[in-house]
Amino acid sequence: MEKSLKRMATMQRMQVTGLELFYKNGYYNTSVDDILKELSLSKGAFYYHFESKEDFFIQIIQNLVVRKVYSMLIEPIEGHENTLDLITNCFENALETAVHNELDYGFVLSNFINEFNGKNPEIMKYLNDILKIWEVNLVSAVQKGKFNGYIDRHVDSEGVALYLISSFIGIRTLMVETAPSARKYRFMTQLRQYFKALENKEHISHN
Amino acid sequence: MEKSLKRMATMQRMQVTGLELFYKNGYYNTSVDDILKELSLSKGAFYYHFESKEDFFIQIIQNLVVRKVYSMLIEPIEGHENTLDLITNCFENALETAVHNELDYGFVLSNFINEFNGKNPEIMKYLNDILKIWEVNLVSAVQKGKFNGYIDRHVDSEGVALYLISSFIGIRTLMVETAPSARKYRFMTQLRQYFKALENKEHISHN
DNA sequence: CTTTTTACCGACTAGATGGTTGGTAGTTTT
DNA sequence: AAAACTACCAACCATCTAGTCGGTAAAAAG
Repeated sequence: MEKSLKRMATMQRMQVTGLELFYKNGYYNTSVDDILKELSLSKGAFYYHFESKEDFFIQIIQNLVVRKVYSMLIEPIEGHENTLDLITNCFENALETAVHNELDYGFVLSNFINEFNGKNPEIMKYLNDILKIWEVNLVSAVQKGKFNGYIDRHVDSEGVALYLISSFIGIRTLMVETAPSARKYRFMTQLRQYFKALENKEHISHN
Repeated sequence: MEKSLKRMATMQRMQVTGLELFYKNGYYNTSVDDILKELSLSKGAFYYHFESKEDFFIQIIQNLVVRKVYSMLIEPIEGHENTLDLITNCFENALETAVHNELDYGFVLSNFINEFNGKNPEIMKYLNDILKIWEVNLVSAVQKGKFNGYIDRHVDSEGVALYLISSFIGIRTLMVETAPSARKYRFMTQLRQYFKALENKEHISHN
């Protein structure tokens, strides 16, 4: 609560614009000057508020990306309904924002992971943390599904979580340039096919 | 056949080293000088053989990447055995080379796609072409599987191909930094689960 | 043997980039 | 009202990068 309103407002503006440009052009292809030009601010302002470009980026991850991943990918699957339905809807919504070219934070995450993978361990640490949070929450969702009788007890929860994240990361990559809407539809259909293989066949449906 | 042996040998050396470095550090994070230092060659040599860095990269894609994608991801699924088994083995092998940190060309491809996606249309054209070839061949493999009675006739071949490529791209991203061997195993198990949902249940097995 | 071509050298240029620094207008504190 | 601090400016620096260019040794062609 120590930081003045003005300070926080400026930092927020910088981070929002920074994320937009980093996402659109990549971290290494976006210069600090690009961001400042967009905001009509100067170099001095930037280095007054942030230590370095890298520090700036890490703060963006922690302030913007983490929270959005929570609200878009984690909270939606925490209910007590059928886990597979929850995940289906969650993916459906996330991919739908992607179709409309909005910031889909699941992809923001995997996009940056791709850019820094094996290249910048410092930043990867933060990105892997978020990924881990997503993974852990998917695992417990699947376990809950098994406990509640929606999912076959023999499925490997960790495996399912990994497979889901993999396919999500992949489809988002493929949706960037070519036929996003059609690909989303095809993807969702196959996801449902996959889920059929995980269902508990003895479960008494209430439909 | 006009080009001299010396010329071709040097160009080949440059391309092999170039691909290695581009793959390891990314295209934009690898300078022409980096490649030349590795080969103890000079700027003059580089621009004598290639028009530009971009031209150089495109030649790498067409000479090295395309061929490897064919031999690693397309030819292995062209047999007449059970399509789902062929794909399973193909993915298994591709991911195994990945575990040993060798150049896995499926990932080389998706790695570059990630780097240029929405940023360099000229290069993306070439990358999307290769992706398309892979996709088309997966589609016909699935169709063959339906025709031969291994795969349920109601499955959407294009959807399956897309889902397979998505999950492959995704798992390769996730295998770069964390527990590649364990993740490969988990992934393959889930892939088999998915394939169970595609199998033709009326097919008379010969096992 | 002379001329031309091939394959390569390495100094140089122009532009970009991350980061530094001395300065200053406006606000807050004393 | 003086002192101190906040938020920002803009010129500057060192470094890196793609690409250029004049030159040259060795091989091939004439």
